[in-house]
Amino acid sequence: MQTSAFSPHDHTRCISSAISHAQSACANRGVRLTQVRQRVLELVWRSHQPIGAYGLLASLAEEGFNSAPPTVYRALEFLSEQGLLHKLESVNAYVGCCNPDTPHQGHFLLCQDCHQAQELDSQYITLAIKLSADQHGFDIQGQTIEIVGTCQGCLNKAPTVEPTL
Amino acid sequence: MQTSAFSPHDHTRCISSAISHAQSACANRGVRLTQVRQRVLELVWRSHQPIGAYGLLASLAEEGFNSAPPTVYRALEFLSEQGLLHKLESVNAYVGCCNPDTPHQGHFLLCQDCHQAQELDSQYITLAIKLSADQHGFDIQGQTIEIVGTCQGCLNKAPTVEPTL
DNA sequence: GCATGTTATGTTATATTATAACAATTATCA
DNA sequence: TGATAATTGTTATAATATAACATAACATGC
Repeated sequence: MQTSAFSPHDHTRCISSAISHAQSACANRGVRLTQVRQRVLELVWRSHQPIGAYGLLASLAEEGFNSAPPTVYRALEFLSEQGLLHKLESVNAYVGCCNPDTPHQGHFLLCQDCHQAQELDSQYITLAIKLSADQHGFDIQGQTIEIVGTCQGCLNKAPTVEPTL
Repeated sequence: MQTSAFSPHDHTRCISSAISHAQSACANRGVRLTQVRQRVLELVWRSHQPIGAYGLLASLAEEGFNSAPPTVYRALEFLSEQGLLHKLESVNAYVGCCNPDTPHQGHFLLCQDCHQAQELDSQYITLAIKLSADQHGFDIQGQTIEIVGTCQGCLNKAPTVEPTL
């Protein structure tokens, strides 16, 4: 994914590539991308804006799927195990993974204004964390890296001076 | 704080220094460290293990404090605003801040085994994040950095080979 | 095919975490 | 001391997540 979540782009390509990737990855691994699971993945990919479990549940309900919480949490758990999405802990919401080929835990920029999430792929962050952990003799098993703030687009949109009332 | 949360240390000193610091900081700022607020801070500091809001609530109840959820959430909000504690988003729990003099958002190592949290102070992590954000023209306003894994002590404790059954 | 084990889904209930809204009280200070 | 603001009390409820057990679908060896 070369395009940024924060910039305008042909998002239908994000969706279709995510889904076709998921299909082949699951096939290769001998795990089943069932209807609900695929639909949840599609719903998560509707935008780069993290969506909560109960938001997904509502969409599933509209579409006639079974819609008790366990349905969506199970799908989310499966998709997360398969590295197809990430949970953003600071907002209790989920986004599609932009780089599902290599197992990793996402590093994110989260815009407070447009609510889009941009996954990072910074070796510097990874390295800096590894270094700190090593200094403490700490064995890393997972990580939650979420940077909240304002994206470039929203900074440009925002008035530089407060409008007079 | 030179000692590590993961190593044995005289924890009574952590507590008393945290409290006396909080008292003078609040006095200087003209904000009130009321009974509940101070007690919540003490409870959070009982250990380096993050504690949840309802855990705190239970302790407060035992001590005869009023104990409806808003009580503890308000205290947590106040203490957080004053930079006296951090919330660990990945576990919905709270720990005392080890360096409340300079406003910051904590970076943490979280041991899955002993459940202690160690706050980091790594310029490398801070810098790497700043760098990534700058590359995206992103203005940072907050961050959640939580590394989960196994601390040195627990790695040493753990058997290197699975015990035979 | 079909018995069997395994995986996935359905269903009900409930646990856990957090906030809204408004009333009562306490501190502050002119 | 009386007006104001800050804090706390109280009740209700929202939002997020899981437990536990029943049923259904799939896969595989025979």
